[in-house]
Amino acid sequence: METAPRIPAEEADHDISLCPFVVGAWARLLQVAPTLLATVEAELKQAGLPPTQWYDALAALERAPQEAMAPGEIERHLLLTQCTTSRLIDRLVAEGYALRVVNPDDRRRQIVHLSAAGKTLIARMWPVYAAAIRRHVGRKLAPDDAQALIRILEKLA
Amino acid sequence: METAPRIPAEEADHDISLCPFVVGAWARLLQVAPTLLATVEAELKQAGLPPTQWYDALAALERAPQEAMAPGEIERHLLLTQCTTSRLIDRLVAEGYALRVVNPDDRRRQIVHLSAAGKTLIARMWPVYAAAIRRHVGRKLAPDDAQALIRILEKLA
DNA sequence: TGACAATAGATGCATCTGCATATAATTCTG
DNA sequence: CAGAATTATATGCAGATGCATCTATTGTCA
Repeated sequence: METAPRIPAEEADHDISLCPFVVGAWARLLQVAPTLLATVEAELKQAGLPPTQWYDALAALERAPQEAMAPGEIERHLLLTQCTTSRLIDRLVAEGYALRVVNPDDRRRQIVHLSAAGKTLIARMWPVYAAAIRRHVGRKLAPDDAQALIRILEKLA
Repeated sequence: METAPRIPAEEADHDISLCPFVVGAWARLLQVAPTLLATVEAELKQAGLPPTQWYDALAALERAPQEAMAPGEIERHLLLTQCTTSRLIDRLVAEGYALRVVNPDDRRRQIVHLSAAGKTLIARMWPVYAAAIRRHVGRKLAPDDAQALIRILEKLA
């Protein structure tokens, strides 16, 4: 989480073009993002709510047509691996927040539907989640900063 | 990893002050940082090298006085939890990259020393690590962007 | 001094992840 | 149409993490 040591001697040999700002940006990015996430996750847990990943998945379902998506779509949408997605869906289904339905036309395929309980959960999570984002991001950034951050991060994506 | 849905109806009720840029910045941050990290980790693994965390820990040791630190210092330095740090040190010691020495004056305390093999590993990892950072960060950002990113991330820290 | 608090670190357990592979269903091909 | 290739999803296993707790050692204070 700290990376970017005071540039060691060998750096000059191998990476003349790696300027300190780049290393610094890398180090900060990898320090700040997980720290913020952990803070927000802790606030959700504190409120007796599941992790942000559950929210992300359920919210993606909510705004999909029919409030349903194929596992593969969820995977691409949340940028998860296939096996992580499969098991995330397992947990959502086990808790009753989503339903798996096998596509009768192609029985390899499934459609994951948001359940009523899932909609309720989203509604319960969002206020807590949003408050945490506001507290830990919104309050610390000027509006221009937030825009600039988005612009720069999009270059990195 | 996607977060920040198209703002659901209930948002207005609970979080009037949470502007879309803030939510967008949060979402991008949590999308981009892990993706970049995974990419860089993959390049290290590809080169037969251990994860960035090992580099971070060993590099921290390298520039500490005597090339040694207490576990608690490493923990604070890398922003890890106590148990994560303990087991990270286990692995480094098991591979011979570091040594645990019990402090004779207070046998609860240890000092973790960088070994010669550890120094070698740092030197082997840095070129690969730096090249990956340059490729995935340096090349994508204008110099001003990198500075701006640092400045904004520091506000969030 | 002797019991209790505090500190540094380790560890058992449950959970989560990735990797590789397995399973099941469908499509392609000769 | 049989057999191979492809696609969608699941799963066994190993490794890493957090949480809570445990052990060992030292400090405190009556």
